[in-house]
Amino acid sequence: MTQIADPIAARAAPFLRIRRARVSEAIVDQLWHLISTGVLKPGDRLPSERELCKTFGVGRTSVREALKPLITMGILEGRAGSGTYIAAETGQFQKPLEWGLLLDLEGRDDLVETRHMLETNAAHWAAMRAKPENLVAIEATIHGMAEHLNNPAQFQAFDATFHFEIARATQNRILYRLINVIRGQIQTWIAERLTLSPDRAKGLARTSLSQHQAIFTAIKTGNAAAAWSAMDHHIQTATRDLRRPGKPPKS
Amino acid sequence: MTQIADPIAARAAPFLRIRRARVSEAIVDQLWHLISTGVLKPGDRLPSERELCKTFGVGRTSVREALKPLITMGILEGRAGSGTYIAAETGQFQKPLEWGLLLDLEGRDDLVETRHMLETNAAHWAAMRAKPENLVAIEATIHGMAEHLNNPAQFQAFDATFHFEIARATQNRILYRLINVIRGQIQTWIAERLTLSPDRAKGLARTSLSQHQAIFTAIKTGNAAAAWSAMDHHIQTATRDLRRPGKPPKS
DNA sequence: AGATCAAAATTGGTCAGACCAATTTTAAGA
DNA sequence: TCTTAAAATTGGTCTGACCAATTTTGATCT
Repeated sequence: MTQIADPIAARAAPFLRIRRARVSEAIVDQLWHLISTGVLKPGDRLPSERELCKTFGVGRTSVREALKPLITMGILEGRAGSGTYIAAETGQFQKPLEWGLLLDLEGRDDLVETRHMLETNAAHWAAMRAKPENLVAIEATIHGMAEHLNNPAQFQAFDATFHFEIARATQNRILYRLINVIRGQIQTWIAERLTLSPDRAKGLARTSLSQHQAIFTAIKTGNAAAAWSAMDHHIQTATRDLRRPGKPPKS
Repeated sequence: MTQIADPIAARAAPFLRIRRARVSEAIVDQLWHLISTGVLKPGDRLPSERELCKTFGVGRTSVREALKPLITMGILEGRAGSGTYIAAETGQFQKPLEWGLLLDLEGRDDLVETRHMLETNAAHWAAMRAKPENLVAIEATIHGMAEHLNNPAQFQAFDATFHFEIARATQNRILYRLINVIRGQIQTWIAERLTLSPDRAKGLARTSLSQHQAIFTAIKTGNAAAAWSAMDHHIQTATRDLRRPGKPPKS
């Protein structure tokens, strides 16, 4: 009577994995289900741990061990003295993605290559599906870049936003999240590069700006193929600047 | 005397982030670092929890709360009576990816679209970079499919493996993991579909097999563009079968 | 000595109770 | 009514205990 019956085990499908239910795991499943189905929305407050204990009929340890992973991954947020809340959606999916994608990656080639795929496709879809507000947001970042050609840090911030806005314009949330996390990782190298050679940065910024403008024009006019090509060119250029000298680009 | 002195706070560096160190968080960081830098390799056994307590000078609760997220995400594996081990790499990054990608997704269009992008690109790169052993593995799954045209479950299993092997042949681990998780999700619908209309399944299987063969041929001959197209056609066909009747495919 | 098997020790999983610190709520006081 | 201090609530951590699975040990038998 200590263990919880596993509902999955009830399915009579043949050769089911013998899933011994760990208590905390069952709780995680329940919470995950409640969150993913939208019953619990961002900002909502969960019952206190001590209440959940009584609700589930388990010890506080088990409740905590169920909440802990969700907290660590940024899906929940624990505030001492206040309660546990569903985290705001603000890019809080970053951490689990980082853990899943970036763990145990020795090289950065995979990252660069994947980024190329994601961003070019994003441009393609953005051209087909960008809404007026998306276009406004993208254009704003271009103006931002133009006004900060001499300020690498500022320029880079607008640059990053430019790509995020394109990702958002695809209306594809998976793509958006993926670009977010991968670009976040690459951003580190970009920052390094600019810091190491601040002189070059200015020249690069001007080139970069014109490429961004080309991408935006293609998206604005709904020319998906052109958007793809423009982004392709941009990423290849940017990547070439990131790579160590002498390393030829792929493909 | 109950609390531990924070060694980080001892560093006299100026303006150090005021790290209100949550104990378990610090432990997670340490373990993460050890794992990601390869000091701890898959299969390795960590010291027992009670040992870690003494090592870190914290209570067992904190150690457990640090291990728990890593266990839940499949990075560690706890075996009662034996110890805690670094999980084998076998696609165990699935869960954090699922959590990051699939949480809060109401529709499946994003999933289908993203899958199309991932798989077509995978075919492209597989054609360029597949090693002999990759080709052998892929071909084996085709034989498997051919031998189980009348067994939907078996056929589908080989079908899935076919796509996984192509993903592996890209030599891009990020792509591999992404395809793993997204396909895993879509697989559910595929299974549903086949269960609902077992008669149709047989016809679909034959079509599917020939498409798979076309993809394999393109990859084997190193024809990246043809591989892309063949996969594109295959995914579009498969997707059309999944979609509700009347819904036209995208682009 | 080598194989067998049961007892003992080890280990992760869970429970229970306690204390701390941050926070919220409540109530008293001006 | 507003301020403020006390009380209650809540997440974070510690300690100690027990269970069940597993490993190790050691005695027994061949």
